[in-house]
Amino acid sequence: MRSQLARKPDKTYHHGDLRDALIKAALREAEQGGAEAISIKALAKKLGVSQPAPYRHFADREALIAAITAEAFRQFSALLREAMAKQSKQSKLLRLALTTLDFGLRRNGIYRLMFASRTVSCAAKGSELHEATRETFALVIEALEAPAVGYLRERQALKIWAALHGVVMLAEQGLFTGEAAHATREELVEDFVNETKAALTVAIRDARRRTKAGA
Amino acid sequence: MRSQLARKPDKTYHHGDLRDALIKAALREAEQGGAEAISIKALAKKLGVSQPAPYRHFADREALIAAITAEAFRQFSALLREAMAKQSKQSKLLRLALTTLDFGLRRNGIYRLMFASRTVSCAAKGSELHEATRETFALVIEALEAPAVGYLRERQALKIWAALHGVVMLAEQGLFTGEAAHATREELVEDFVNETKAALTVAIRDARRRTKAGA
DNA sequence: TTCTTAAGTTATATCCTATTACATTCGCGG
DNA sequence: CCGCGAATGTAATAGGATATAACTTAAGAA
Repeated sequence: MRSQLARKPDKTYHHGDLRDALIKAALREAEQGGAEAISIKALAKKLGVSQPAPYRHFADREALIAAITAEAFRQFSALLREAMAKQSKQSKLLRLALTTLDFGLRRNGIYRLMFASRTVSCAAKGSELHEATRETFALVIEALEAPAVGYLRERQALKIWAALHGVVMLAEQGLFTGEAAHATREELVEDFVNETKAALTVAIRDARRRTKAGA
Repeated sequence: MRSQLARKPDKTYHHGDLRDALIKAALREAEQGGAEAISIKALAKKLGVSQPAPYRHFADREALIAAITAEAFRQFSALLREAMAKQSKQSKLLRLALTTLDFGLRRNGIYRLMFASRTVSCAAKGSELHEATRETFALVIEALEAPAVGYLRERQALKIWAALHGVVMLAEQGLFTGEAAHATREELVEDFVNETKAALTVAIRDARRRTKAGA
């Protein structure tokens, strides 16, 4: 009944690493069904501990959800970093974009937890979650591979980031399937990426021109 | 205790219009907290009926949520139509865009129900909900005020629609607040709208040129 | 008027969260 | 090596939510 990976033989009173096991198991549950799919009781049973045991590690259900959301952000960030580090003909930005799309669709339950839940929008200003969203956004800025000229980068990062999330959302709604599929998800993502690059190039050139003229 | 708008004096055994009252009340509950904020039991109490009474009108909680989501789509569509019909200096597309942004932020719980929930992404192909998303999308195409040339309109509609949803999402995440607010939500929306118009104009002109050349 | 049926009620089963009080193990200082 | 405190787990239980079953009331048609 106990986790196959449990450190102790089998009949230990203490689980060994219940907190971590809970997060992993809860993430698996949330993968498809989102937060609603997470049941403390069911998780405890699956991990072979008594039903109230999880409460030793998380104050309540919300706390567990917050923890797995934070973990999800770590995994997502790692994926993005990996994609950006990889050598490829594609630009960093495109790799980041396609990775985001893939993550958003393949792990949609978790994706919703991260980007479309009350948990994250209600996160306090300095909280772990709030910081995680900022860090992820910093990766987007990095992927632009553009110099900092005013807030041009930040603005373009906001735009491409918004567009990507929107594509995931519409894809999940089924607006790209059936007879109404007038474009693929990947096509739109590439469009947005190309427009972002073009806009950045133009904007930065103009900004420099103005600076020179003013000097 | 009963609804102030109940048809019958006060002590009627039958509520009069429980189904409708449930939908209205549930929508109010979901306004902020989304689907999780909806409790059949609490609604029944608030409307002055017994706890199982709602089950006469909805098979289960999911059915009630589906019903209020459909109602939300109707309200949203009405808002969009109203905004588009209104005389204004702004373009139809911009009015639709700003109305969407406003709705997405002010009624975010309902917005999530409509665009970021499992309920809608799991809706069957011919279901009321699925149709509602299509109808709403048709309004976006209409707002473009562009002739049908191939699938150019549809493609641009997908792009602006995705972008708008993304802006709502990021706004809700707090990416436009605090010291990191390098652009306002409305600015980005206007940007996207202008880019859409420009792209449409160019694409349609080019398509016609090609047609002429081919003829 | 009666009879059918829609709509509401009470009672109850089941599931889940969460708390309280108690038990076991780990690890560390003496 | 012992023993003690902190961490971690268990059993028992309260409370709230969904959902079903069996019974009751009211409204409208035959």
